[in-house]
Amino acid sequence: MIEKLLTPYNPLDAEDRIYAIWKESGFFNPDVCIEKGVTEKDAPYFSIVLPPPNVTGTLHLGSAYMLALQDIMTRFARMQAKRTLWIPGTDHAAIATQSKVEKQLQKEHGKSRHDFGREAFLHHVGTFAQESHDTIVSQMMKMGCSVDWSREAFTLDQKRNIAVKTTFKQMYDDGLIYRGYRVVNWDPKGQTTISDDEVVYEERQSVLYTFKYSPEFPIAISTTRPETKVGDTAVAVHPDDIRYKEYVGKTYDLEFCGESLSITVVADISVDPLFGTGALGVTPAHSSIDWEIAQRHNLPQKPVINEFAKMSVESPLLSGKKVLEARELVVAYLKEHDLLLKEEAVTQNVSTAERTGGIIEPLPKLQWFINVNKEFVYPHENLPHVKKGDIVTLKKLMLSVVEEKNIDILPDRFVKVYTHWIENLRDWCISRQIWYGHRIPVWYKGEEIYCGIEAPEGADWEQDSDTLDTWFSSGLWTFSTLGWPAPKGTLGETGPENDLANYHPTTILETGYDILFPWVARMILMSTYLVGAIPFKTVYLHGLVRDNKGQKISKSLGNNIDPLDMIKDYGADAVRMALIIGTGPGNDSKISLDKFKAYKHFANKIWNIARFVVTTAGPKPDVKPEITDQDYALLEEQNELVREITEEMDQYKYYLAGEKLYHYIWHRFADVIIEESKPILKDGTDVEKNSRVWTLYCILETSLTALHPFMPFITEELWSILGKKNLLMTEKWPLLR
RNA sequence: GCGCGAUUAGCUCAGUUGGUUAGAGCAUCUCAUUUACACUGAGAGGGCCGGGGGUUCGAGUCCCUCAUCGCGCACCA
Repeated sequence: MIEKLLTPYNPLDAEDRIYAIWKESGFFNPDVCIEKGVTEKDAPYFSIVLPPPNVTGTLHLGSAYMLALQDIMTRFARMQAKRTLWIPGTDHAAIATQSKVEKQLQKEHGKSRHDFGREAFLHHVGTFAQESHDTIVSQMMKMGCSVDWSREAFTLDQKRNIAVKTTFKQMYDDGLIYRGYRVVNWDPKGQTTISDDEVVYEERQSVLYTFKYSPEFPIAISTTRPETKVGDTAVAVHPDDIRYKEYVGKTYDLEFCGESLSITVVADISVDPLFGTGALGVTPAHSSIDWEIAQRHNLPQKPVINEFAKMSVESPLLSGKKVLEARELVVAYLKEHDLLLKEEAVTQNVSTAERTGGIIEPLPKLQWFINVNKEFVYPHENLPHVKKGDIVTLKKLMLSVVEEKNIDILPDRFVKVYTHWIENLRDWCISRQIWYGHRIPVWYKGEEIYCGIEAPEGADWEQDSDTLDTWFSSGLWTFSTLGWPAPKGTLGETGPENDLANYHPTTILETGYDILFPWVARMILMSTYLVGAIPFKTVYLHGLVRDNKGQKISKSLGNNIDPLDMIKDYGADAVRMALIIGTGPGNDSKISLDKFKAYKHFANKIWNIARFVVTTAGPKPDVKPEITDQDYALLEEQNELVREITEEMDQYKYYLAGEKLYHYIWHRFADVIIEESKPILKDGTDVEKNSRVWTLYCILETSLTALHPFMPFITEELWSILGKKNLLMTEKWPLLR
């Protein structure tokens, strides 16, 4: 064993071997810990779900950072003798995965998903997802993640499918899910609707045209999208605008670009009289604002753009033309007929689809929605600030648990961001016209509709062909992974079937601030509604990992760093430290090779400290010798350090705790304590020598223990070299010994 | 338009509730060293804590204001 110390530390050799030992031990599973007497059955629990990585490929540095943070939390809890559960899993990521596979198939076979058909296409996606999954799992192992693999979940597996269908049915029965015809965000490229928070705004240069529909029409309007104006059914003005008062209520029949339009002038307070001409051409079918105006004034809708972003009008001028082409044609028409009054350059936010980059086309469609404003009677008893029988809405539930501080968000400035977002929340469009995902559990037969977990009895029922937004299933993650909807619910009994009783609410959710809305908010919605509990007590939001220039890491920028390459060059422990240190919650961080290098040196330092203690100081005495005052002081000093870092870790300040340990081990233990030990070991009295040898071992062991959550591999390796029989991963945290 | 964050040494960042002389790592420079470890040690230089104003016995820290950068939301006729 000791011979190993004489050669430099080789992370490549040690890490895989050690991970296999951990996994083999079963201690990632809290049931095994209880069974083998490592953890008390009634110990407090610590539970955390892994934000399931998308099965769209491989993990990046940001994921590695997330894994490192969560593993630190988990290992720290396990060493504090808590019943510790970290649940791993992956996310099917509906649109993201499907569009990736579609691209691949198009490239390799020149075929679209429709050429393959639903079943064959899904088979291809399944294969791709499985490969990505396997890669991700192996990356997690390389990082040292102490997750309970026996409880691994997938957002699209059988159990999660039951959870999804159960949820859908319950919300449907409660009237919280409804089917409605309205303007939605349509992605022509992905051929599906998307929700409001899957829309990304891009600033672009555009032209604002001011014109009249026809010479006889009295009011000029402004728009950046002249091609949609063939779908206008009204012009809206502010009720107090004296310029237009005389026209309000009148209807004009006119010809515009070869289309017959019937335009009614209406007064609506949503119109800003100072913008443009103060008159707004209302296009109910292609703008959600206009749709609402049309609802208020009972105006007809006239769709003029189809799902392929082409004009669907009769007019020979525009029929079948792409919207951009049609725009130019309409502008030419306006010029030709002397109707164009003004052209101004403006910067404008263009809506694009997050996953495909397609320009969003607002279209009226029949879709499924979750009603966030509908009042219902709250059926659960366990929320502290919402009582059974209270009238609530999903929005109110989402707001109250955060406002009442049942859930803490770190850093707390995100509380404001969260509240603001919820307050502006509109109904959540959950249906997608893609194939990869949970199919909507609704069947149709003529006018009849059936919603259920299983298909209805009898012939001629046809299932809705749409699938659900990926966040619908992710929203259930904290409890769908713990046995819901069929938990036994026996508190204190071990085994996965009792997980919901034993491990929910989860202790902490650790994720990126960029998915506060799509994910964290949805989990709060689903958990408070379905389980009657908060999904987690604390939300720790981490920032983005950027390159050393502060740029976002992405494949297109070519600055992508593969965590596996870093692990190969520097070791997983060094990668973890480099990602963790200097990175507080909510702040983006910059990473450079120098940082990885620095912590590789640190690993080497620890290795050599152990070599010095074992070889130069000699073996640890079997019996504790008399300890000198000087050495007591050293031990007490280290104790104080451990107390400090424990407190910091309790406050989630891992970046501080890690740095302090680093500093202590290198610049105190190695540079000072070991240096001053040399003359003592050489020329000291027997009492001094024995005391110092014992003390060096104590300091080393405590250092390894405290450092274990941060650098699990090298500390475990040294622990075994020191001849310890147990695994360091289940050793008690220094303060508990 | 509304809101949030950042601004501290050449670089990356700490700096808890206001409290001695503002810290760390990396980088730079000097010196040491057949050393547990060159993946080393000792030391040095380097800061108007973004600008201005205020509160206070005392401000990097609290308040106001401006500037630059970044982000979120809304608008997007």
